[in-house]
Amino acid sequence: MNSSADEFLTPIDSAETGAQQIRDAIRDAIVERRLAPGTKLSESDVGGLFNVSRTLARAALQALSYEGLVSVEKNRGAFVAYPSPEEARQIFAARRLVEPGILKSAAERITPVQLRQLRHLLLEEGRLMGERGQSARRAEIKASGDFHLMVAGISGNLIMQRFMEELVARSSLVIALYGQSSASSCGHSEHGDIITALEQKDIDAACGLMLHHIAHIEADLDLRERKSFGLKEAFER
Amino acid sequence: MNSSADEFLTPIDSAETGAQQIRDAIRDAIVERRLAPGTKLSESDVGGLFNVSRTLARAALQALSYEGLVSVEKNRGAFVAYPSPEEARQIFAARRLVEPGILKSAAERITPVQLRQLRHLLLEEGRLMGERGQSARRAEIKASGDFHLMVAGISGNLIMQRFMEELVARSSLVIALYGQSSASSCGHSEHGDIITALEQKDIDAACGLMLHHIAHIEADLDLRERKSFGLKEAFER
DNA sequence: GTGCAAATTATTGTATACAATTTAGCATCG
DNA sequence: CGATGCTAAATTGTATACAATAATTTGCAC
Repeated sequence: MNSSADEFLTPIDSAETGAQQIRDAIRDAIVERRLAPGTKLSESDVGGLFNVSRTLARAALQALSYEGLVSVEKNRGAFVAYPSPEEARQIFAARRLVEPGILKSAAERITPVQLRQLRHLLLEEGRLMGERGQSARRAEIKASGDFHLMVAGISGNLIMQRFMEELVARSSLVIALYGQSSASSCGHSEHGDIITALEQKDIDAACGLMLHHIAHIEADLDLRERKSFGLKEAFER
Repeated sequence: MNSSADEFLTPIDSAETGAQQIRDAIRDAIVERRLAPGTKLSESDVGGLFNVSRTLARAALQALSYEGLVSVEKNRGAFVAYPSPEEARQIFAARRLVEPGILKSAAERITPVQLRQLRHLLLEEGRLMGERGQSARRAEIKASGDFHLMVAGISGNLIMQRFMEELVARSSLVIALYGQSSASSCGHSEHGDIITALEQKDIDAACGLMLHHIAHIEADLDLRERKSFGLKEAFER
């Protein structure tokens, strides 16, 4: 059909189906803490909010449930995931398990350009740390996760990258729930240390720093059981 | 209240929602090679096959796409995943990356009862290896995967367990596509060696054996490009 | 006969309608 | 006054109908 060579420069595969857009929007809202854990996500409400039918809303919620960000209960509805302390520990155990290996793969393939991109991300992260306010803190959490995601991307393994996306998103949820200090997501200097180790091709040091970094984040959590979920003060929309 | 199991030919009476049952059925069919990679899974056909509407069929296919067993292409349809050689390598790279860590966690928690269960599974696996025929070979592949899944289950980390389920399923697809000898899925003795190492609490040895085992499986693959069916898809990309 | 192009067909994308299940409120009874 | 059973509202589960998009076929011109 399109025998013209002008077409392939515009691979608009980002024309994703509606459900995927809604899924991304809700995921961002969850990760950025605009949606509190435990919030009920009624299909009708979601659909109405995005001006689509329940069909798409349902598909989006279903997708999010596969990522562990939403828990759907049969005949009961969908809720923003409310990870238990045990679940939180497992999420970070998973990260300790996979991130050193991912970092090792990344270190073996990283290019100078990618190192510069990492530095750039770090700079952005630092800038956000300087600012104050809710939105800055949210962006800070996001930037902190993006560092790990970029490392996963550099590793070149799409499967691990996807898995890390899930882990980082769920980590944000955990941090939102159990994080104590606003510094919980930072580890800013630790990110920098890891980059430095990468620049020096010191893979073992980088992996050690990564492990320490993850442990540091987890140590800043208060993983006591919270049983009284406060009513939806989350509806401050 | 659930004594209504008299629907003819429709055992759709379990706790799971219909879409989940269909998803499981198709997944089993894929993993057991009853559905060849690249097979088109039309929503109407799937729905008709299970006597449900397209809605449920679509949900099941969507779910399988999140597991990487089915690839749905916008406005084109769903197909049994046809992993490329590169994808296959990434799958096994991921397994090499995570399985030692999972095994380590499992070794630290394993109980005598669980060790016996592993031995039992091994026995079953060996019995299937002795038999001949397609169905035996299929069951053998499945049993081989079940060993790894049981280890993941023993590790106690639900997230890693879920991830391993995905990796094992996709591995079966890869083996079905690129496996050369019927021994590709075996590694039967290697499973036994790993169990022995576990019994002796020799974690490092067990991890080493696991790495070797995975490498062995991968080495038995013939990861050359196959463009046999790729009429449409060859032109697409 | 070959190549392009428009119409046709088939399949997916989305919305709406109906059924089943759960939750809540209320009335009744102990 | 409290507990219990029933009715009603709301929400999810599923099916069907319609719209949009891609594949196929057919027809026409060269």
